Amino acid sequence: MALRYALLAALNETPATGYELSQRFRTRLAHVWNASHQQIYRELGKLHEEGLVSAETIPQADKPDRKPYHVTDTGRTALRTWLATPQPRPATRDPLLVKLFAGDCLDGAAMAEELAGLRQHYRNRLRAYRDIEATWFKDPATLPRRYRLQHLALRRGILGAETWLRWLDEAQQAFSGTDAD
Amino acid sequence: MALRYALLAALNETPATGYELSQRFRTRLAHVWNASHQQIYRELGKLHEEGLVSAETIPQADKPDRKPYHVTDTGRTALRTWLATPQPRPATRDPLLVKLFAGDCLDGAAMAEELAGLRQHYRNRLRAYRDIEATWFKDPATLPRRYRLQHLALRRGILGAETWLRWLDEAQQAFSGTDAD
DNA sequence: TCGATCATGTAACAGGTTACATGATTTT
DNA sequence: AAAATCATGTAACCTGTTACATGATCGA
Repeated sequence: MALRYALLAALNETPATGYELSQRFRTRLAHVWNASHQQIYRELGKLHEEGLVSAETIPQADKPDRKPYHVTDTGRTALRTWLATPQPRPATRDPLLVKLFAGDCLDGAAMAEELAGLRQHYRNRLRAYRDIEATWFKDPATLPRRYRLQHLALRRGILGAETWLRWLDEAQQAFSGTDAD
Repeated sequence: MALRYALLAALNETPATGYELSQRFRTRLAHVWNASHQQIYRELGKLHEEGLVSAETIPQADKPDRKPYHVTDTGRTALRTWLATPQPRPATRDPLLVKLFAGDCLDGAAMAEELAGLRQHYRNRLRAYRDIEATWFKDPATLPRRYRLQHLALRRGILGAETWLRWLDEAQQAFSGTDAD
């Protein structure tokens, strides 16, 4: 359900083609919602059928046609309605934690390697987020509301990554050395 | 993919019926992996077909039959193989953060209420986790490996909930007062 | 010339949710 | 007497993933 509203929100910010949207999801929205281009095109099709977005096909000489979408009034209303409805928290589903429940079947050395990879992963994310924060949200208090809200989402990404790193400090200690006991 | 290994891990710990498994997923595994009873029965069926688990039906006088499953050797091997394979991080998909991206369409008062609910939610979780920690993992260093690993998963739940509460401190400030600007 | 990126899709499948079904036992 | 919990499922649907398809342009 939420994908369609993520699309509406993104298009409400700026009209865009499917391709441009899929880029935004990969970059600016990566810490918010993930979606592949296939999913995006499919959902855009449905939104179009239902009249929540509309599109003009702009033919281009010697280039494939552009097909930018924008939100209709109906779409904006639907978005507002959804926004006002409290959403349940997403379910927790983490394969890494499943592994920790496997107990004696778990090989310590393999797990130690995986945790090292994880640390790298979250270190990279954290650096990327902090870069964005430093360049775009320098002085949050003076920002217009829109950007303050986006900053809040970014903050969530930052705190999340920091917490994973702190957890890794605990976890790697448990897997360090000779995997004793 | 991971659900089947969560089931194998749970059954490897202790054999159980579908019903008992769905209870464990709701309680002890809630911070690790969520699964409904429908999903569990379906997956158990597949695992049985593929010979990774086996079951005896135990008829009971004046009660519905019990059908406890346990992991076979094939199952245990499959579990070990999966455990040794690094898993990609799950994609981020949070409707709450989507809302923050909707910018000017977002109603501040409604959001403030939702955030208040969230705070309650994570406060409850945190208390529950800490209770479990205090009663079952009093002295982690002396615990056998199995339980140290489960403790690590619980720690992840605790740190996660604490972080949400800290984020809420930042977020609620932004939505407090008269939703100005 | 080869691979990457631009640009838009279709099709099949796997995983997860919602709704429905049934019947006994225990608690309020 | 009604509601919750025990206990086991089926069916339809929605969402997300993987694989495939096509063709142009641009930089190494």
